[in-house]
Amino acid sequence: MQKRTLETRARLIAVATALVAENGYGALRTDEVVKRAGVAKGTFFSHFKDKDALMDLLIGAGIDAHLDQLAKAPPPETVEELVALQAPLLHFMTQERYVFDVILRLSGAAAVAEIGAIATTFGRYLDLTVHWFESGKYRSDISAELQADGMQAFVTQAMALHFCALHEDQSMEARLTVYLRAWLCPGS
Amino acid sequence: MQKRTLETRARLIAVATALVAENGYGALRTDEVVKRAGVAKGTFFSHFKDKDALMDLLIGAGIDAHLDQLAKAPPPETVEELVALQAPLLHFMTQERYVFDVILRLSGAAAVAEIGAIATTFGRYLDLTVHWFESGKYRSDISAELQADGMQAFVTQAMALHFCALHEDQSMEARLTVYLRAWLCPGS
DNA sequence: TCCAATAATTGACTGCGGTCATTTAATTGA
DNA sequence: TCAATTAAATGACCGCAGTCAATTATTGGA
Repeated sequence: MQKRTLETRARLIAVATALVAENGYGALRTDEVVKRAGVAKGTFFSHFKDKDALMDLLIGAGIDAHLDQLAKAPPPETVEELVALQAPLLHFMTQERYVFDVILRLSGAAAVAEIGAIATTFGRYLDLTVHWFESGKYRSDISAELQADGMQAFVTQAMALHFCALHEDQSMEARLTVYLRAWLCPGS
Repeated sequence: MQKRTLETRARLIAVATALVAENGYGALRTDEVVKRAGVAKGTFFSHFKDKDALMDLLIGAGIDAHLDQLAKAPPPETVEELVALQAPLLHFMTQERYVFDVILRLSGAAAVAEIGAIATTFGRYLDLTVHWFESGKYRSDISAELQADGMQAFVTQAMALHFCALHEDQSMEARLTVYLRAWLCPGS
């Protein structure tokens, strides 16, 4: 790999980041990226398999930054803390419908070989939350892994309903709190 | 609305249905639909807002047919029955990655005014399953609505992981069974 | 230093979804 | 029956992601 490659790639990412900051993720056009970066269309696609691959990087970095915060904090001891701690991440992932769609599409890699940034962050997310449940503060009848897995299902559901006109009565946090209480503290 | 309108619309849907039968949902091209139907490109888009709107109809009809089966069956009394009963629907929704993506995108309407076929079926699905839980065979500490809502979250999670290379060890049914046991029969 | 061999870049081109001013057909009222 | 009005259909055109044969830059060996 040549130095030139890294420079071009870095420029493409820098330009894309700037454009996202200006107009959001959904408004990003590859044409605009290559124009500002001063390269040809084809160059973009020799650096990124497709537009999703670039989005994977950009959004993945955003998720990772939020996970850094989660990793710093002490394990949440109540459902309320659990929700409050994750709220910034949820808001990041639902800032635009387009962002949420990309995340859903890329959070599970179709092939082991093509695990991208977002899929990696989801693995990290799971590891992190498994750790929270290993303390045994929540359910003891099922494994920490299953508790974490289930939480992810409810987080996804809460985010999806956020974009649903029929469910605008409740906030994402309120909905998630109800879900997690039922999931993590059954019978109480 | 003229008779001609209904005929054209019916022909477009018939052609699309046939093309899907031949090559699957993801391979459908609007150009091919209009060519076979003998109409112009613009005609297609005066009948359907976009390609998704046609897919909404076709896939929504498929889901509805499966729900008809669910509605006929007696309420499942165990988690195993619950999973077995829903299995055909899950396989329909995951027959193609493209189909699953469309369903995720359209299962929640962005505005009340634009509730489509798939969003409607999801409402029906929820009503149907709420009914199952109203018998009180599962959890009594939370409402039937919440039980149904949670099941939908786990069903979605199980389907999503079906497309994930890292989770190919388990079948969708097996994964869902584990989830639902933990969700519907905690502590046992 | 020069010459392959390889890596990176180019931009015209394609595929496909979606638009819109214009044309054609159906409907209604006099 | 014949305008006038409204509804439907048309197809050239656009936006934008993604491709690929041709070109240019880099590198490593003689």
